[in-house]
Amino acid sequence: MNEIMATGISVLLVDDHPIVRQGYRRVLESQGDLHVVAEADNAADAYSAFKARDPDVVLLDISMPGASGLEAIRNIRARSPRARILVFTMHNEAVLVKAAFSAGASGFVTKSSEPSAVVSAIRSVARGERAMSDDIAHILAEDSLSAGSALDQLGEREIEILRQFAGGATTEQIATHLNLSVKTVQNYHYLIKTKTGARTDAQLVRLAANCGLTKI
Amino acid sequence: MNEIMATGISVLLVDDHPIVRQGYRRVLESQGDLHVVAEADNAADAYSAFKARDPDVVLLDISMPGASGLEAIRNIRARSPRARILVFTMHNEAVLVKAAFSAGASGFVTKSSEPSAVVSAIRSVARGERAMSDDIAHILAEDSLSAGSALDQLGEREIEILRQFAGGATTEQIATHLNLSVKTVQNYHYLIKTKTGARTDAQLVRLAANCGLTKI
DNA sequence: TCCGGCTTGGGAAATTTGCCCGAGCTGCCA
DNA sequence: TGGCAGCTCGGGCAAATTTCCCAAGCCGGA
Repeated sequence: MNEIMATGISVLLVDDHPIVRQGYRRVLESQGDLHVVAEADNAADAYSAFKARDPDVVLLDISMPGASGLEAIRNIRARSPRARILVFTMHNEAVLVKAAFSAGASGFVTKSSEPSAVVSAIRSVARGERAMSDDIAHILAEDSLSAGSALDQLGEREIEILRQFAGGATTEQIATHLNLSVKTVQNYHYLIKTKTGARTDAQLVRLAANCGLTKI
Repeated sequence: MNEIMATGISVLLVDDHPIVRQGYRRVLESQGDLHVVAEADNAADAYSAFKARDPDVVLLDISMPGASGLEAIRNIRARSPRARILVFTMHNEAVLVKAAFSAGASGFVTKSSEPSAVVSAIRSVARGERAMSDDIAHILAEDSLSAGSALDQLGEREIEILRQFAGGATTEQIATHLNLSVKTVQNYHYLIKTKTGARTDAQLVRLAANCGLTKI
């Protein structure tokens, strides 16, 4: 790879929406120095593609169905600690950003960013630098000042379950997606309610929406 | 517009993520007959752009921040009943699909669809046909076997109870506010779910929010 | 090494849901 | 004038879920 594209940056594109991938591909390749060498629409394929192609940068949407995108980050980093992973998603909750960085991401940009910002973030992480879009920096800055949001008390699994629940998924659907027993999902549901102080499922949905975890 | 592009289809692109818009633009324009004549990232701009450019098709992501995308559909259709609106989002709940169609959408495709399916859906709605992706058709078909209709099937009391519930009130609180027994409120709750086709409380909250019944 | 927190689930009582029912009202239409 | 239809209100009861409490494995930090 390095011999072939000594002057370019090879990119692995991971997103579960085909047209979104196709859009990225065209945007990135129009830059000249960016080359999309593989695509994946789930965490498992992303890992396989990473092993096969060893790209300079992984552009990863962590809000994929099934296994957590954070899991994918950890898997890739476990195999290759030098991997540069740029998380690219529409979620902009501080807890998610921090979780991504602590899982080993090199950068975090939101889909609200200008394409030019995404492209320059790719170049930054390819150079080994840390990168984040302006809105993310702003959110992290605010977060570090104020006492955290209600979501800060939640663990990674709890956040994922809350996201799927607030998105309208049933308990069984969540259990299937995450390979958990229904009972465990119910327990998480209860735990999330007590931790956040929500007395009602509706309050939980509103909380998730207010924290940017789900769009309505 | 029609004189200039007699053989093509003019498209207004509405999505709140710049890079997603840019990706769509490139995918669509590579088709030859599709021309993106304007973009917007919110409902208000979408309406202005529609008035200014009178596109053949509006490709609209209804999950935008701020004003509901359904509102945007209604606004555009109110001004120009001949407008062709193709909803393009990652949500695939039956209630949302039905709400979009009853708001005046001509088609509904999910972001999980292949780009070619989206492109052919655009051509279909431009010809005045109705279009939906396979997964949406599947969901609607399943839904139509058992379910009732949308929100306007609800009586006054049901609407009021849904509003309070989606606002975060507990069953007891609603019962107290409305001077009803808890059992009656529970029965309404159940009735509302069956009438709207919502399988989950969370879906009910999203439905209420999407219909402007509650603000989040 | 031990402690604390996360993750995963079992158990059991309390509560809610799902779906059936009837009854009182209103309005409408023949 | 009768009758039908639809909304409102609630009881009943089995099935499901929620609410807690508990335990065990795992992992990272002190």
